Amino acid sequence: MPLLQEEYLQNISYDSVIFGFSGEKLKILVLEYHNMKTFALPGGFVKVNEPLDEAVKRGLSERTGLDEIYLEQFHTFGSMDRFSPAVMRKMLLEQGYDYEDHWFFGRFITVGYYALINYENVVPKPDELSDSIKWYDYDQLPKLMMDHAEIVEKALDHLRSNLDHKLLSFNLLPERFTMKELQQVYEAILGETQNRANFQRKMLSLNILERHEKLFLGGSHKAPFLYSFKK
Amino acid sequence: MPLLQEEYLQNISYDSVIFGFSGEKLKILVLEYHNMKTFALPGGFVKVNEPLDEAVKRGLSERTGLDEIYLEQFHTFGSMDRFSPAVMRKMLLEQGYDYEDHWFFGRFITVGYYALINYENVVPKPDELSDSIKWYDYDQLPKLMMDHAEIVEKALDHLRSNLDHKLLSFNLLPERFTMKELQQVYEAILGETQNRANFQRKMLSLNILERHEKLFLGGSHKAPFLYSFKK
DNA sequence: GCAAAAGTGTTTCCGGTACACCCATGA
DNA sequence: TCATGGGTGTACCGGAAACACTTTTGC
Repeated sequence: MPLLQEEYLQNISYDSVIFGFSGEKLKILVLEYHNMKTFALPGGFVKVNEPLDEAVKRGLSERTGLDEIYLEQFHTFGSMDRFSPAVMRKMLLEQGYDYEDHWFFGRFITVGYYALINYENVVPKPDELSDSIKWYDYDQLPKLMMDHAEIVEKALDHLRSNLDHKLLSFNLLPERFTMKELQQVYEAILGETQNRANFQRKMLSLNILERHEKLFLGGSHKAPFLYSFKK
Repeated sequence: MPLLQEEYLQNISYDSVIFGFSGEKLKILVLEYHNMKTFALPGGFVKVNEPLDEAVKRGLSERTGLDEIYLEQFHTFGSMDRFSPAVMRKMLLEQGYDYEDHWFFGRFITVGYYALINYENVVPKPDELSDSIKWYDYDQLPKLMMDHAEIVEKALDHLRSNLDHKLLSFNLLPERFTMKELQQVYEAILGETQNRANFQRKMLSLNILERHEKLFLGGSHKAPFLYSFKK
């Protein structure tokens, strides 16, 4: 039997908004419960002897295989509308577990976390209750269950603020990258184009980049410098 | 018997950092469990049919008598060190309740909220487990239990950022106030003096203040304008 | 008239933005 | 030599900061 009551804290869960990027668009990892046509953010529960942050890391690692990922907590959601015992019961039923009553049917206050990763490095794995997990373009998300759409919005708001400091922690780019690649990350996240000349100057003025040798790719134009983040 | 298990969500609590101000220093409301020499932030639990935000409002109202207070959630704390069943048991014992086992002894993940009020309008009331509740200067806080000192620090960080927008919501000042009073609020919260001339211009440029008639107090100097926040 | 507090003006500096120009490269 | 993309220079604007000056008031 999965999800033994003694193993987990009651009434509390986490949901994670995993942003993915790989040179173009911003994407988000979404679980699907096929037979129920229900879409949800990857989430989970906290074990009784486990710090909250650890639980979220564990969940992210199980979905993506990635360790050492920078996760940021952004808000805790505790309204009454995040409560649908019938749906939860059906989820367990689909997996062959028929309970009259289960802690899983109760009300959950959920803590929202987000992360930002390079989705090309990842083969996502569904959890024990869902049938698939897929990347969706941020602007083409399916209808998400309960308040998960609100959770995504709030995550993106937080991601967008103070982006400069965060990109150091998210190791989204390869060790060395061009200024153009960095700009593409910004543009995907902020959802708007940046002025090339000013972007370059702004990044350099932040004093977080180290300049390395030039990168020759055989294009008929000047070769760009490579940069890395300072330690 | 207090704190019936069926009434409350398990493993989840809130703690509130109530900042008080009245013309001079920034203060914080702290509970004391006298016989235990233990100091803590006012907190509480969430009823099974109650939104998280409502629970915090209810708690604040019970401690201060104030309704309609603007509360802001800032972080959720879930590390393992916030867990001390022996202390909790002793707390109940002091009140005459002797339990071998009680949900109150369990581990709690706590959601942090803060508010900012005029402490002169308030006669704080202790909760059912504590013996007193008092205002302490922010820079002379007693040693707080568990991670409550960290909670206070993080609350102040959040309060300090984007202060301009928040002062509209916190109704800390009287309906009409002078620019000097407004500046004193800023200085107490930010912990640093502001240039008078520039402060005045900055506030006026925000376009959130309405100017009213002058205030004559009989001082041998120019009378200041009164201001109110625009609706 | 004088001190004290309030209000306004002036100057400087810096970060952001817009735009122009020059440089390196391979076809 | 030309198109392309990369790097840097310049000019402008607005907000922040430092400081000076003027105004109003009661003694």
